[in-house]
Amino acid sequence: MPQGYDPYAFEPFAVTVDLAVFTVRGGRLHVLLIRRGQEPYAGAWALPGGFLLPRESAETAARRELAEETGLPEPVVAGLHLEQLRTYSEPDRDPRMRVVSVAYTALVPDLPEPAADGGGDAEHARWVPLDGAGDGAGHPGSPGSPAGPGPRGTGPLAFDHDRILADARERVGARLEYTCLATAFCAPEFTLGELQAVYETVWGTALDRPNFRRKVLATQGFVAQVPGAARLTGGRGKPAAVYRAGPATALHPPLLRPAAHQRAPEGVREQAPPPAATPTEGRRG
Amino acid sequence: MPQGYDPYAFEPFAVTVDLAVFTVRGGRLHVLLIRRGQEPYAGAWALPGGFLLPRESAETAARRELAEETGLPEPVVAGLHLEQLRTYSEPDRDPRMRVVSVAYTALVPDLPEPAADGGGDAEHARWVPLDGAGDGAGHPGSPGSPAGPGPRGTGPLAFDHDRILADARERVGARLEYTCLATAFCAPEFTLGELQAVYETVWGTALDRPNFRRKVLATQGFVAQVPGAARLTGGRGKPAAVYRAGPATALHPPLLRPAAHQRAPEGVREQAPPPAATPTEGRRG
DNA sequence: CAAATAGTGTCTTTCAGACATTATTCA
DNA sequence: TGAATAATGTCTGAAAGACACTATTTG
Repeated sequence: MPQGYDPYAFEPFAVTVDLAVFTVRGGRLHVLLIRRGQEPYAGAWALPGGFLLPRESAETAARRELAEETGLPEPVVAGLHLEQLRTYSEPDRDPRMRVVSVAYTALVPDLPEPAADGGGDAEHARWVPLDGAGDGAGHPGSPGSPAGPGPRGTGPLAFDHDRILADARERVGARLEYTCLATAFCAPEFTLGELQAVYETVWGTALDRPNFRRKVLATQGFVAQVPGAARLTGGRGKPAAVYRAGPATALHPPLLRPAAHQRAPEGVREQAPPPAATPTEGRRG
Repeated sequence: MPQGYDPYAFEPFAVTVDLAVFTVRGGRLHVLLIRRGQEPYAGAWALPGGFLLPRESAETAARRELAEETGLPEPVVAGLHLEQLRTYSEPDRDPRMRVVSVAYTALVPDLPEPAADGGGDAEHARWVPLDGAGDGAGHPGSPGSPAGPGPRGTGPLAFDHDRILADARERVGARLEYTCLATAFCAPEFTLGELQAVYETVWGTALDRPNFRRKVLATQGFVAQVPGAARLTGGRGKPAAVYRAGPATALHPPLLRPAAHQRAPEGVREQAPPPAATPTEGRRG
């Protein structure tokens, strides 16, 4: 806080927001990335973000950026889960000037495809899958990536975004343990199997279905069943009951990850087979 | 992140750090505050803090401020627990100009008295007790304070510091559940009774001693006994064994607060109405 | 001795993990 | 029918809460 100093005696800072936007899609955790068109880091992938406008708070700016990058209508974006992660302020994190960035984490359901994908501009947002490892335990169904830091096949991200992404990912995993916000990854109506898949995907571990059910249903206000509704999930099998997110926000007691979770000091990856050095998922070029 | 904009086309921001420094003293949680000497908020109490120097990260600045305000020697400050809380960036949080502040939480043992207390300058740091309430349950041994927001008898803090302090306090309580850092409130050597008192003071609830012991000792690496050492704590009674903090940082499984604790996940503000009292506590003017 | 504090033992309830079993749908 | 998925029930062991009891010190 200013207290007797002349603020203008100090170097001015640029203040930005960076967004780590996650979704669960096809049994993999994805993050929204943009391709940089200019130096520095031209051609590299980066987290979406941008400057604060003169009378904007960081949260307002983050939500504005989120709307721009996802192409979703304003009211939808207003309901998305957005949470401040932390602020990155190392002096040389941007080679051009002093930039302090407030990072946010957003959790969104599996959207069709970001609107930016259709455009042809240099900076368009794309969902990029993250490798299954990265949170300690091995993934049940999907192989990891041989790539170094960052998502599959993107190479290192621009600036310190690999670090931000790693922090965000760790945070998301931890938040699932103590809060109800796994539902933020789901559509408004979802089945317990889908909710369980969110946990399994983010944590990279398989969960026992009966026990998961028991735990979720025992937590008051976590989910509320939609009466009469049922959905056939895998083409076969018994249709699943449909639920909506309840009013609760915290999980008491928490739903802890199975294995004792040792925060790995970055760079812990697992073997695996995936080819593809460049992201091939979206249909545009 | 800057990506194709001209940074100088945007308004410059001032960037500061604010510190919520806590200690446990005499069965009460205390926070380090300074008295403001100038407008705005002249005469009001505020969290210590200051501007980032041109080539300083926020963490470096926070540690520098911490050293300045506590008057502790550099190597001691280097070992103190310091953790980023979050960033506050509302456009009008400082009436003079646009100031974005990165808030930090620090936990320190019961130091003799901040060096700044001896000085006669307008801004000197003081330990101010917080009222027993504020985290839900009632305090066991100490009476609550009639004051509204903020610490006892200080009146509302300057700027948005009441909000920052409330967020910091909530964070500290939560961190005790999932991490080992209750030891940060203790001297290098401490007894389990002292460690338990930290939990009881921060949470405002009484804990069962045998169960607390069992839990702490069962957590690998939380504490390590100092062989042969013993300390008489209350003038009477059996001398207590002496422990040091162990290498562990996380608590698996967590040590949860007894009462169901309603947590609001970030972004939920509660700004309370200020009852306006003038600071009457300390001995200085 | 009583008072005060530290430390141990044990009982009971609750809850998480494991897993067997039934139910419902499609091919 | 069998495969696939959802849902229920049950057993067991670990951990939490409650609390009785022992140990060691001062006055």
